[in-house]
Amino acid sequence: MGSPVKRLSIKDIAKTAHVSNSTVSRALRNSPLVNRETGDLIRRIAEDAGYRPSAAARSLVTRRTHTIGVVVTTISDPFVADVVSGIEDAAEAQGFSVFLANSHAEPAREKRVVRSFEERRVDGIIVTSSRVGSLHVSMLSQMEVPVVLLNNQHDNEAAHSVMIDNHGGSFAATQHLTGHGHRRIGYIGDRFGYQSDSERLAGYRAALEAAGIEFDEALVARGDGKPEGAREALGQLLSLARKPTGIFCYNDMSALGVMHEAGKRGLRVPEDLSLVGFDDLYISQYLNPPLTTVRQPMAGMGRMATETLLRLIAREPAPPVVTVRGELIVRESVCAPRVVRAQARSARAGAGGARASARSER
Amino acid sequence: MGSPVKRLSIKDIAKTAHVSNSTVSRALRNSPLVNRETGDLIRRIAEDAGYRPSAAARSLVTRRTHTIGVVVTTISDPFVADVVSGIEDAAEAQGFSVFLANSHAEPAREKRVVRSFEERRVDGIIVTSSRVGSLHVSMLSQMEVPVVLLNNQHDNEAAHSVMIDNHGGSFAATQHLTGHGHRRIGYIGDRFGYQSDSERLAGYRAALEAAGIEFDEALVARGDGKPEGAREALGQLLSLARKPTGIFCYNDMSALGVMHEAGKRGLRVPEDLSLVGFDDLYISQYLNPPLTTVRQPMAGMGRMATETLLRLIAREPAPPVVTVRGELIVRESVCAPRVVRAQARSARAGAGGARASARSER
DNA sequence: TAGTTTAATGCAAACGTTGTCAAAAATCTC
DNA sequence: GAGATTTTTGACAACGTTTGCATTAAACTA
Repeated sequence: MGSPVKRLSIKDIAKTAHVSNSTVSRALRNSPLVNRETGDLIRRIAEDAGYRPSAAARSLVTRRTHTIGVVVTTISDPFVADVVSGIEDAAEAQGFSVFLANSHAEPAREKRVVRSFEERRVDGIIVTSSRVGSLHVSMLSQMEVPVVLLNNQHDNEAAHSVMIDNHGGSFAATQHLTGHGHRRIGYIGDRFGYQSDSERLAGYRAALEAAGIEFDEALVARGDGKPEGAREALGQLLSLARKPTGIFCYNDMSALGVMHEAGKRGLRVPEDLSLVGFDDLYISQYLNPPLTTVRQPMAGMGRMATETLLRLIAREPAPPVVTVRGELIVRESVCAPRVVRAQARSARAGAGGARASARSER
Repeated sequence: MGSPVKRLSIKDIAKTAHVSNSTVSRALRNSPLVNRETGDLIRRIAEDAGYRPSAAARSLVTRRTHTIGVVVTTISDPFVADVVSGIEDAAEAQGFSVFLANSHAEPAREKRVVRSFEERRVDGIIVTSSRVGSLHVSMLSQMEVPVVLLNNQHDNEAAHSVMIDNHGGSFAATQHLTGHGHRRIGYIGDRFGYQSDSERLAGYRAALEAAGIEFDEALVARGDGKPEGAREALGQLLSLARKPTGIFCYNDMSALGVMHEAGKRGLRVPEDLSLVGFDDLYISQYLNPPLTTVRQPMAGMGRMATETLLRLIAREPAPPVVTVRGELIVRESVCAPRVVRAQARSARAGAGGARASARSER
């Protein structure tokens, strides 16, 4: 009760310390220009009074807000959430605060968000996994603040960016499948034709080619990057005369949908259907079976994006595009296809017949 | 190229419109005090010039930043991410921007976050699922801005809050289990002794009692709210002489861990072990089997929290605590325990012998 | 037509900082 | 012990808005 209703200003501190505003200002930022003792006194007074300098007033004169704007399509996507977590950590560590805005991929909302960021004079902007193309780019380039794109879905020469190595990642994922003897491998992509989708598709095709497997258009189905779309896509793939024995999914969420649908149809993963995802979401390790997938260091990428951005803000040089390699995390959603297993079994039976019969004797 | 390096101020607009700053200021905020035509002209000029008023300058005089601070332990938690999504949507809709800060439950970090919010003069603060008790509360109550707590883990008379009805939700969840004939029901909670944990435990006990089942301390195990802790907790429960046939988990993440561990041990859900969770995360519907759980309307709760906060900011009355009821979402992770199924089968065999034999005849 | 409203505009003082410049005080030099 | 430095401080003008008050112009009244 009786809580001080009036915020203190620098003048209040100056008055009780019997010095001028300037001295207080300097003292609080530990300027060497102020006498040690006076400085200590001032700081003590300010601390005791619970004084907090006004960021607004400060940034009005310094023309820096120590603020970054982060635009995401939706924070409800676990991938995005992890990225944002990394961004916030890195920003906070350097004294920057982050404004978070969902665009929900709605142009109108995006426009409002950008306007808001402009009015708030953010020092820089990070855009994550934007689906919007020209809109963003043109609006963003109007602004005179640095922008960094994270896994953006459209080429953009203007802005700096950090991206996952889609091609390499999906190559490794697909190769993992071919390495287990799969020859009919499906790809469940994203129907919106994003850059990451086409790059992953390309990596898939390259791996197929490397294994001497001919690409079959019928084996690529389009989901929506979410479980629901992937379920439909799986249905499509399973209606084929020659069904795939393994599937590489655009992302883990799709793989989740596939697992679910496969279970519903009485298909067992990996015995009946091998599966590889992309992202390595936190939950992927806890699925039944644990999902083999390509890990994207999401928080790390968020941190990298922040670091480039902060560098740009400080007018230091920064790499225009940093590509991070995904890592194949082998778990239990892949095994050799049934035919291959059968062959192996009979081969073993032939070669090690004695052992086999010995065992069956007891 | 040739991008205007200098931000325009209201004066620039005033100059080209041949009016004073005041008139521009008024015109841009559609004040009725300015002549219609002049207003239109000014607005057109401002629009063409791409003028953006400085939020900092404005809030310096209005003493409102139209900004809210959101503190979460970590945005990587899907529950939290959904809540934040709701918060952001509701805030954006009213022209407020949100500062997001992870505390990672570290006192030092929390302290920095609160300080940052103070300096930025946020108009209000939302704290989600805070684990920290006295620290937050005392620091927050120092601030003269309104605070609303969402699913906070400690009682707090000072702040407004929106909470899930933990007792009712877990009562329903447990009752669902007893309704299927389960008598030995485990509870996997959270080892940190949060309020939500004890309330859910209480709901569980109440449902047990309502079903005439004696509470057995040995059947409550403590996880950590994450899959890993739940796996250990399950191990503990399964080492009991009289194992539970069903388990109610503190949250879906714990249920995920239990499902995973159960699978590893060759236990099938729900045939060998029924499972009910709490939260209804997005992924829960896609698990194998789809998880029966208590739904928390996470985004909705975020929106409610924002609405109360905005009301408080506007100095309008707001309910000090809004409790939202969880909804039991029945999916496929629960069935009758083996013994009950066996009884049912023999009962049916006895009562409907004719029908049964008739069917077996054909 | 003069007097009175009413409608539009402008002036200037905030808001709370920072930073330049000048002044004052303390400390060196020789 | 008087200049020359070096520290340390203070005054004051920004920064870009909003807003109370005064002023001017226009439109009514009687």
